[in-house]
Amino acid sequence: MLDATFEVGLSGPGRLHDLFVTHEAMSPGEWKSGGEGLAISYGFHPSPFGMALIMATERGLAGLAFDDADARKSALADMQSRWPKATYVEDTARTAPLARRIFDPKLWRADQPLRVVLIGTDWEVRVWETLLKVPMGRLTTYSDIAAKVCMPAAARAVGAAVGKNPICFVVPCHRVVGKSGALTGYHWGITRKQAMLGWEAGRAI
DNA sequence: AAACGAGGTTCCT
DNA sequence: AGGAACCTCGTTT
Repeated sequence: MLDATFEVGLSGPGRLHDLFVTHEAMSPGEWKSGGEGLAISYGFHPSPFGMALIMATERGLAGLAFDDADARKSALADMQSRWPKATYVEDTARTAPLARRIFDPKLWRADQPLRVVLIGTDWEVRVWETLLKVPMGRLTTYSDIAAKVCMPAAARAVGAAVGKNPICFVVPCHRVVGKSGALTGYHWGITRKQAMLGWEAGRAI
């Protein structure tokens, strides 16, 4: 166990409404190489940003990827390449409630946080944890995150780690931009990043 | 506006 | 070990 589970999310007067998450980390020591022994249920669900692929383990939400409605296999292939030895079972009944909660702000509740499990290297997990603290509707930069994890020169390494975030949207990698303010890159397409930021801006209190 | 090198980490060979 | 790739950055053409 890398660290204690703790609550992330902001609420109250003057703060933005946000998706509440409890997370735990699964570092490489805990899953055998390639994700062997990891049982993953998945399902495809419509979302405001296109068809979403949701992946869940016993310990919580482990992955969220996007795909265009007619090409489901690329998102699944992307996810399967991350943990090639895990077993994958389509179980839409199990992932549907997750999809509903994640994309409907009316269902975001501090007293019922979403369980999330971060599966990655220690460095990646550190970066993703920092990402979880970026509030809804706010932006940060790659170098900010580097500074927060005490490696001010590691902006590029942060970019690499952010890019490997398996749970996009829930771990808000779309809120990270270049220092100049440019929407640098996005694994699932800059257009989608822009759509997410616009969607959030429209929901800011 | 585009090209360049340094930068930290990971994943190949 | 060595090299390339990556959702970067600051400086230089």
